[in-house]
Amino acid sequence: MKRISSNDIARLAGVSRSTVSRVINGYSNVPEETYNRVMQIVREQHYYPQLSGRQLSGKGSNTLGLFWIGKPNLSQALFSSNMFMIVIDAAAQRNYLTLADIVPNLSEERYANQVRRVFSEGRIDAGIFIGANNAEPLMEELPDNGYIVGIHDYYRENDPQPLRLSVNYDRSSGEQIIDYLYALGHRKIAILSGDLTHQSCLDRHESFLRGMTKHHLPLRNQWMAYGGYTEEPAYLGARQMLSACMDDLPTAICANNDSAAMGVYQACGELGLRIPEDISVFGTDDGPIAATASPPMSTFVIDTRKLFFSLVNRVIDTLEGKENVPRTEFIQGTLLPRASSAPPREHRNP
Amino acid sequence: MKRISSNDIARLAGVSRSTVSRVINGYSNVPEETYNRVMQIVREQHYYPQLSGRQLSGKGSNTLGLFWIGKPNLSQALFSSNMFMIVIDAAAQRNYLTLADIVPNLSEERYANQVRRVFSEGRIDAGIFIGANNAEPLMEELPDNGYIVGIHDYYRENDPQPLRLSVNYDRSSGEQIIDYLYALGHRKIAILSGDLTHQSCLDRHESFLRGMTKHHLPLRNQWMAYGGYTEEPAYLGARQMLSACMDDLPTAICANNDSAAMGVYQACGELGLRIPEDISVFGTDDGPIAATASPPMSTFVIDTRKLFFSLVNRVIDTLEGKENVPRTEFIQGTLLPRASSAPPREHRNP
DNA sequence: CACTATTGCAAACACGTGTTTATTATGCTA
DNA sequence: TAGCATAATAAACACGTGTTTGCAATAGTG
Repeated sequence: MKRISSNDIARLAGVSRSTVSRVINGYSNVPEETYNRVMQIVREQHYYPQLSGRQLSGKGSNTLGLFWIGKPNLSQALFSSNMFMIVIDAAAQRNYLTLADIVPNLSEERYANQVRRVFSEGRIDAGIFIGANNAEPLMEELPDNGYIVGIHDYYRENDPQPLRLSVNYDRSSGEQIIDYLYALGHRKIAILSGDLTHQSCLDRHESFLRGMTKHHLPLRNQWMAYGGYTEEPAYLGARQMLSACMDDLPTAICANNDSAAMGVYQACGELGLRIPEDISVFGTDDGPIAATASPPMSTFVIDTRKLFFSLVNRVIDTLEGKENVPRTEFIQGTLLPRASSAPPREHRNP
Repeated sequence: MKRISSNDIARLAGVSRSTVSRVINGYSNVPEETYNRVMQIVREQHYYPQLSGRQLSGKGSNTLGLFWIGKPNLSQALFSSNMFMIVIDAAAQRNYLTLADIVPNLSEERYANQVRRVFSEGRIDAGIFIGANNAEPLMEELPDNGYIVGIHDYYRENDPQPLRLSVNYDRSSGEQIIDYLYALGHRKIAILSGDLTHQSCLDRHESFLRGMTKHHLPLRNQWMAYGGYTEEPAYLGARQMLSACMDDLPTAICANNDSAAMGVYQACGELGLRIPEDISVFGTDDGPIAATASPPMSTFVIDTRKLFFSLVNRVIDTLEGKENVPRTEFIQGTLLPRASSAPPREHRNP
């Protein structure tokens, strides 16, 4: 399937190829009559300059790489759906296309090479990374080699590398949730932490702890557990934790995110604990499952759209040579109590 | 940021550029010693041939376009999440990358051009379309111009165009659902249809009608309504239909898909109809919301992964010149009753 | 030894584009 | 009218690759 080239247009218009190029790229020294004749043929033929040629002569690809680090499993996929759409949308609004790639991890050499290859082949001008671990050597190497990377959830204090940008989550989510639960009367609060090698999980965990400390609430080991960030491990973690302290149950449980909170729902269901009558449950993110959960889930809203638009726009700004682009941003969230949280039993009106 | 070229490799290895090319492309007439020397440098330098060069000299881009036709709104996005992941995954398993693009519609010229451009620029070797209407001129034009397209849900009887492939849904879903409901004792069944310009919506609707006819069940207008394929219009359609026949309610209601069924849930909730005690509800698809809905939703499982793997693989087969590639496939599904369906009141044991 | 077949590799070409340089045609001025 | 500035456009080059052609050196054969 032979594609149309600027030579064909030149022939049809009876001019030289360079004139076609000047018309397309809006040079001034081409008279209106010639411009119109060429332009009409360009439109008629649906001619668009071949990317390979453009790129070879020094232009970029106008493409952003979108790297999803992790298995393409369903629960995460569900959560990530919007992320994909939003990144594609954000890029499109700046006239960039998005090349999406799923990479199981970055520590195995072959997968790291998979990423290097996409950059080296010149397929993309910059890369957006979702789900990268916090200490990934590739996130050093790529910008050191001159590639611009935008990383979701990967904060680094005083980063000297100007080609590494990131976007991060509100670091006060935990405190705000604890404040709210404290105000409801909760004093015995359990915390299900995520995978602490991810920045946001660590931030959220520390924020919960700050909230607890602020209100002089006890940080008991039996009310702390690991829950990962998907439903399954959270379910296991919550069930184990709760069944180990049935004689002294917490009155509320805070999960690292909504999916994990769904795991808590399941564990509570199995142990006969009603939400919120027996125990309050809080998620974080306000992802697609929070509102339709039963009961509707109390959570902390993060505007994913705002988050990725910030990242994509700053990456493209950097790419296009804009100066003083902020390299890190924290996206503020808001507390959103729903029916899964209520005052603890002893505080409730009879 | 200067990228490495085969010239650099040639210089480092002390051979000519053409030798580097022969090494990389596995030509036979290069002695082992030279091969090893060159290969080592290629690996050390993380050299990958520039795509633009390769493409310019006649190779493909090894890239599939993934066109999402429709607004990037959330409810659809949720449903589409897996589709994106699955297509990317399927392509990756054949060593293809995926260029994703969101296109609001194909009837507006500027959006059609957006698609034409991606093809013309040589960014992709073939395109996968999700959400294209059933009579889209662009789906004629592209294959007529030599581009391979793989269309989700776009059946055409005896299609003469060899470059147009498609994958479609089980066309007996409605019959199977009606069979099941009939066996439970239901005789008054309502049907919420989707947007009939989409093949699957039409197929499902017709399949429901065949099922009804087969069992000599009445097809009453008051038990038919339009529900779109997202939650909102389905909610509106269901509420209007149900409140218009409160004196003679159907005992079951079948929706075009799970999201629409969620709209039915909502309408029933508002009208005080309990599911399944007062009315049984059926979705179709077994998407991510079906299992966690409350009550868990009866539905008809479509293996989305199988569906898109079939499409992607056949598109790539065609691309790579394989002969006699099946151009249309129907992916069989299975009935999955859950708690949202039960025998109608009069048939229930006391 | 003289000639040929084979091996190993370098040089040359094509691909499509953007840009720079050179060339022709046109209009103006002295 | 001769000379020159300018406008319009053509020719030339560079970019990185795969492949084809050609050339030298080596090995094999009579």
